[in-house]
Amino acid sequence: MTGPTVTEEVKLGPMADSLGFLLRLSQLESFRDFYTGMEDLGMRPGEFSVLMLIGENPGIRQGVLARKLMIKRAHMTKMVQAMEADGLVTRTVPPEDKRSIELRLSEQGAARLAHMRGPFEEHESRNLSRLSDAELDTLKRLLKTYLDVRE
Amino acid sequence: MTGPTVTEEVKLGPMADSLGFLLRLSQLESFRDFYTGMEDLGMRPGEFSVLMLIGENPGIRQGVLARKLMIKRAHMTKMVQAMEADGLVTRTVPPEDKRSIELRLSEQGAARLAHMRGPFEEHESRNLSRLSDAELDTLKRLLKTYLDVRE
DNA sequence: TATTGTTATACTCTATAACTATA
DNA sequence: TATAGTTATAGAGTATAACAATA
Repeated sequence: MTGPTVTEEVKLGPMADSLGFLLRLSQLESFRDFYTGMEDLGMRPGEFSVLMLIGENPGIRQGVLARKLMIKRAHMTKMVQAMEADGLVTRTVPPEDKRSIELRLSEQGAARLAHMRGPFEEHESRNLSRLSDAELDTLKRLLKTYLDVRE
Repeated sequence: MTGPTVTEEVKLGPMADSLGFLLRLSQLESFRDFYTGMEDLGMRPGEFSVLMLIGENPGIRQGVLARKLMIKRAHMTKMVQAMEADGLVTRTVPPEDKRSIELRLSEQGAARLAHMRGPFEEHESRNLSRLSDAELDTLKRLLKTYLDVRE
């Protein structure tokens, strides 16, 4: 009975220095953390971020949200329609530009989000990584610079 | 003619400090860079990394590769079968463990990879970001620590 | 003419489970 | 019993293009 091979050494070669490669694996790892910490919330990271951003930006238009989250407009339509069907968000056409749609949290959506906020903050502050808290701060700062996100 | 709204300010709120959120957006951004720099290679980041790792680890087993790249085994089967059909990789069953499959680059696969290596290195060294080269190095180092990847 | 959101289509990827053959 | 890979299925996400309403 030898169990699974212990030496699962995989040489990464040039990939070990590829930013995209490292970001991809890190993102998958962090999403795994997300599910571990917030498993019973019944919401995936993408949906959660959409709901959070609507909460932070009442009246935000669909297209703006889609661009910010790098989600295709067509896909955003489906997501948001599903959220409306679930009673989490409202969609209103503003008179200034009847092509667009403004998004807001419904009372129910706000309540749902409030309920998730605690576990989320906990999840975020629980540093399960091999990084020190200082390193984690540096990492976030560098990512924000990379993304041109200002505080 | 007012063009698109200039003030597309979106408040990120707590999401701006979420590692997972920052990693997700950064990863999407970096993949966009990948496509910009290597558009005519006819290969996506995931496929490219699979081919690279097979090149770096001749005889690597499918499952090991799948675990390392955090790709589901079922999906890896399809990817690798497609690559075999394209004549890029060979799949052989080793006598020591007839359940497993060893992956190697075919001559054609090696040639294809050699052909992509130049553009890839160029793409990687071309720093289009707002990060200095030193910051980029730090970012990669921190991501490697996060992933427990050693040089 | 250009933009916003919508619909439709095709494809990729994920998640899961059942299956086979081997160990 | 457990593991490696396969197959099948359902659902999520992506990419693209065409469309209506509006600007």
